[in-house]
Amino acid sequence: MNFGSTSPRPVGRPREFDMNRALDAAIRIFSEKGYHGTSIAELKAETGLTAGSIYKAFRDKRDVFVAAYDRYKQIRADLLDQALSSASTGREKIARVVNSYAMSACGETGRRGCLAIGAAVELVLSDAEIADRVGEHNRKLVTRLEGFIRDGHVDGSIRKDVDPAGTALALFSYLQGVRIAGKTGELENHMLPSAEAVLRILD
Amino acid sequence: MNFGSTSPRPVGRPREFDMNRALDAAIRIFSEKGYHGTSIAELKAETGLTAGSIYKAFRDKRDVFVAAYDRYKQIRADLLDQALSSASTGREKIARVVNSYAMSACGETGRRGCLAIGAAVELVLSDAEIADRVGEHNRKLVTRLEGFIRDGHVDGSIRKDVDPAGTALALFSYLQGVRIAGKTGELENHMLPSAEAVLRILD
DNA sequence: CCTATTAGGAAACGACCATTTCCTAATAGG
DNA sequence: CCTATTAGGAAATGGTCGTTTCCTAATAGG
Repeated sequence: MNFGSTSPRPVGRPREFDMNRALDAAIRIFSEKGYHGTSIAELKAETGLTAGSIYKAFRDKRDVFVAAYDRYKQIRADLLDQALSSASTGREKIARVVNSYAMSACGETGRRGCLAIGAAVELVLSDAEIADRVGEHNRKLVTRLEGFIRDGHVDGSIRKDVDPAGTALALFSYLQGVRIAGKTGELENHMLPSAEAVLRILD
Repeated sequence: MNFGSTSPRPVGRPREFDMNRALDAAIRIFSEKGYHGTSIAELKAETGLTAGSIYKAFRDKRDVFVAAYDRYKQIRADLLDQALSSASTGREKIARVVNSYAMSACGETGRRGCLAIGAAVELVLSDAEIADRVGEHNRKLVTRLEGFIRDGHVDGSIRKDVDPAGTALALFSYLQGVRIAGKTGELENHMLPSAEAVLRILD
């Protein structure tokens, strides 16, 4: 028995590939092609794995997607926390979030798009578990934005008559939408001005 | 020869199904399942057509999608024009657009999602022609919003220091994003307040 | 060194995919 | 009434899909 020790060594032949690298590859290909648009063959090509390795590590294609999705959310959350680290007022926090998303909507990252949005668009109606995941993450972000607004109410950086719930969802919608705007790239020059503009919501 | 007459009768056996009804069905199934997630079998079931009829009327699955997309855009444009018909000031026009999208993000329509957003997310990177279509439509809407802002500058309903380009893209992003928020349905109660809130951009 | 266990990898598998074929039905023109 | 033309529809087609099988390789424990 393993009495609480943190599994000092796994049994059997050790895994040769780096799981996070593989998931990063999966994030890339799923983001670009979508879930249904990505074949196992493409997954093999992008990750460098063989079917054997993939199906030893994951139950099925959906399981690969869920793992990639979870890692994606974690990476994005880390990025957001980093952007937020030096913000003090509620208004500043929201400005950081908004600018972070607007910048993610530019360049290659913008063109590739957001894996979470792809999951929402493609899978929410057909996969209840993924729908729960997406819904929970959305709710969390909205709640966080709402908290920042209330912070602003307290620290005086946001007017008291700004409705937290409605404004939080408005900001959330902007964040999602700017990633869609970034898919085509044509509007790229106006991304940062749009981030500037949307902050007027708080005035 | 047909000297400019508006094709008084087509040659051969007449089509038995209603093209617009069929495209409405295609819009439904493509919106729900996405392009790659929808099989011809599902298309047959939803439209009531057989493979023969489909492939007589369309070159391939992609061609069905493009036709459905075009009809979808036209339907949505009509709906928007209707919402705009009784608006006078620039601010009012924007309010109508924003509310129209927020309402579309609710209920079954909201859950089903926007076909244009689905196309953007799923196909823009892999299909240049669809990318052009989506990009052009996006640009058109942004330009229209920008025009409404300038209208507001003229009629006094929108402050002159509201930047038309940046604000137009911010509003456009909100419109797209609110449709994504509508996919999960949990945030439905706050859709209309969010529309109210985003209009603060214009103050 | 032997056994148990897990990973890597090529080939094979059945299922389903988009599309085509081939036949029949319905219309118009002559 | 015959021919040309197009639509409807069932069945068949080849290809690709996700997944499994089966074998070998690498590790740990005894």
